[in-house]
Amino acid sequence: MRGFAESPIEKPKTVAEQVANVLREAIASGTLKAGTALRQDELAEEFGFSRMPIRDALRQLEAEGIVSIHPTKGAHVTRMDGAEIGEIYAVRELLECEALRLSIPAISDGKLDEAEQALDQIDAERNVGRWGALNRTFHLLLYHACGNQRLLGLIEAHHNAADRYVRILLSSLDYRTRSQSEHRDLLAACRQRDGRKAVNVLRQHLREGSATLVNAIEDGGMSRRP
Amino acid sequence: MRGFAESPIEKPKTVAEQVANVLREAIASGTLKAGTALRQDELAEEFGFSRMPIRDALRQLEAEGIVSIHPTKGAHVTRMDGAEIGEIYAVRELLECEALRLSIPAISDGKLDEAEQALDQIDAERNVGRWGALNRTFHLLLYHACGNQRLLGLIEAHHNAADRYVRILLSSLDYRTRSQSEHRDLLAACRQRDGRKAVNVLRQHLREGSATLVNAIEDGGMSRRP
DNA sequence: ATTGGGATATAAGTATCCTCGTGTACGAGT
DNA sequence: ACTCGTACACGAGGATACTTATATCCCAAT
Repeated sequence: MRGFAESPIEKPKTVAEQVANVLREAIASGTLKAGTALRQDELAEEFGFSRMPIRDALRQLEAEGIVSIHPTKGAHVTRMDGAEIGEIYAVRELLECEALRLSIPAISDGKLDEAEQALDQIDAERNVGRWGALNRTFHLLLYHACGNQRLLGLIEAHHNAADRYVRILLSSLDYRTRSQSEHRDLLAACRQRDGRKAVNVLRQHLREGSATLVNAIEDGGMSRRP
Repeated sequence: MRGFAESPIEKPKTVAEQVANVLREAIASGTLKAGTALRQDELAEEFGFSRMPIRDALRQLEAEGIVSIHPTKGAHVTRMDGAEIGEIYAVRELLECEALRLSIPAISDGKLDEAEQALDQIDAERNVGRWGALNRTFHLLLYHACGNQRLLGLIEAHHNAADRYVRILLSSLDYRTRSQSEHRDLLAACRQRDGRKAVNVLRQHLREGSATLVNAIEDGGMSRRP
């Protein structure tokens, strides 16, 4: 879009950022389960860095709501119950519906094509771990033209926060089929530039996701104490 | 509610938190102006602590959007232009209207009385610095019963982010008069439990605030480079 | 059984040192 | 006079080693 020298030159990556990325993915993928203690010296040794950048990473993840830090008790992977998931989805509904509403009049056909490709990739993808990312990509592409960076940032943050739970949803073939069908409907409404319909489909999509997830967590025992 | 010894026993306060609070207030009050470099060793010496808790504090403020951290360039007080203020207000409108809508059916008369007291205090208060806090208190009291902690958290964060700019607004007698009149209308609608009206008043209130502020910043030169 | 220490583990905080990217200022070459 | 390159200073990121404070758990004395 903007560059001639393309992307590779960006701002330097700090160790803290890299550590945060690894931890974020580990938490999202379920490698680090809810409630796990994240001890700084342990992580420091494991990653081969000092405590300083590890603390920075943990702070960052705390801001994202993925990790909870209590003074003297340290950092733990945030444990979420059904109520919290419900809250996140309520906020997502609010934010994403608004972003979609704003985006639709401005969205380019190119972006819609990209979104469609993301859907096709989801259908084709066999690696469970990739579905979460593709799902997010699809949604964010639709909101991209909303013109409010802060709104987009919040949406992304809430995707991150719920990611590891969403992946539980996506691992069910049944849910994935239903979800994909809703995605196609949503995309169709976007292509027609029918904002009202698109928003309604999205709202329904998120509410179903929320209900399914809250159920799974409540009686699946995801939130049991160890 | 829960205690016998009241509040003082809560979780221990870390140095980082205290530093963050002081810095947040200094930025909100305008003591630290937009663009100011926040050098860690300087702050460390000034506060009489080491760099570690100062870094933690800066990270936290970064998460709140008050401070921007660039690797190798360090931390600076976030500089906002009219567009960013507009974005914040757009998000506030979205979040706060929803919170109010959810809150109204559940809000207690006691909270409404408290909110009214906050308004009276604003009228009585002579200290400019207190208006911001009272203004926030009033708004948050109305949303308190919305039942979504995360939503409340986001609202508070956005108050923080825009605080130092809102204070510019509030320092104008003209705006304050108008704002208070809108606040009274809003409260009245809440007392009648008229959700639609209350939300409309709030929306209008925020839009006026946004427009006034964006104007003030665009031609007031608040966002000039140093 | 209850209380009241220790002992241990871990987070928080301190102090110092090193490396490296960035900006600036000065001097050489044209 | 203008550009370019180098030298140098500064500050952030990071490493390392040490101290302090706060839990928690276990055991011993009452």
